[in-house]
Amino acid sequence: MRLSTKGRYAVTAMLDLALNGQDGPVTLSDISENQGISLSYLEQLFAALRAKKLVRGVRGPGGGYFLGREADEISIANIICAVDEWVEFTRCQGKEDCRGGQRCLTHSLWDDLSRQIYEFLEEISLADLVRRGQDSDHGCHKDKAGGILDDVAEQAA
Amino acid sequence: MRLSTKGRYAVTAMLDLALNGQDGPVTLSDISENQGISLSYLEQLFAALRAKKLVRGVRGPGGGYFLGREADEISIANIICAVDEWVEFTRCQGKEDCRGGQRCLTHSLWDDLSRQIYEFLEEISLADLVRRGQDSDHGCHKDKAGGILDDVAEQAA
DNA sequence: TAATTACCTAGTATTTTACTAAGTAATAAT
DNA sequence: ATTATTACTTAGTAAAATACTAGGTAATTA
Repeated sequence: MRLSTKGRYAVTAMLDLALNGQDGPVTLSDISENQGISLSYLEQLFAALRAKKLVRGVRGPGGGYFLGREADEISIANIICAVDEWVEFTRCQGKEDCRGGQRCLTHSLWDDLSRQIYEFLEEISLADLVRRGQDSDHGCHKDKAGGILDDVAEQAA
Repeated sequence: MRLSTKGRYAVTAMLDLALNGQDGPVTLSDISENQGISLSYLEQLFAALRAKKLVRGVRGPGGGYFLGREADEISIANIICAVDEWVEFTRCQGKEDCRGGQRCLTHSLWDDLSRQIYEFLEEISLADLVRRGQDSDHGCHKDKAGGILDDVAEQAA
């Protein structure tokens, strides 16, 4: 698993899309302005998201992007994996001395942990996040007192 | 939260340390050889780990590194945060138009999710991982059939 | 005194990140 | 038809992060 700022941009953009895409498509210009992400960078990200069918583009005036499927059918893991490639298997497949060595053990332990994180993020959908944003008052300039996503955590357990 | 290959190196090295540090300190040369990580890079990582008291160094011949505290008192989140800096609060603190805008909402949703991931990794200790490595047979060249960390997942829930 | 280790600093090649620039292709409105 | 608007594509690039090499100093043991 890999969780970079790039993944954050993607999740943020998808969130914006989920929040504003109810009545008509959302343009990348809008998201760019809303979220402070450069238009061209968004285009790169959305090329990857489109390849994984997470979004659907409509050309021409009045066009923009829709979610590729329902918000509760899109997991955070889906989004992050779409832009982060996720080709990180450092499994020693016979190429190094493995039996008796520590290397393979630690690698496979890491891989297990990594999969665990993945499964955690797989259980959290875009719809879950949107739902929290609707009625919670985690305002901008507040020292919020946590707990907004608590039931997401339970759900992911 | 940020989860890069750098964090993986750190977790891997700490795992090696936990596995081999039972009877005497472990040298960075050993870890370097075991895990295929360059010595100097390890020194960088361990400088950060040392600053957070996650490891303790002993100089001179026969020296090396110990864990800074018990393996079950060191969480994966501790390790990753030590090397990854974790200064990623894109909270819009009054500097941008926030009220009514979507920007702050998505940012705070991301922050909540991020904290959720952190709390997940905080519940998994180095000792948890080591324990799984002892009696499980997730061997090197096997198509392992998952489930090794399942109870870790429950525990973290 | 010599060997061994941690510990420190500087430099660097590679990759990733995030962006600019400059287009082409499709569609809606005029 | 023409124009405007949007998605879509490609190439290039500055800045940062990654992972490493090189060359030290400081502490400790034999």
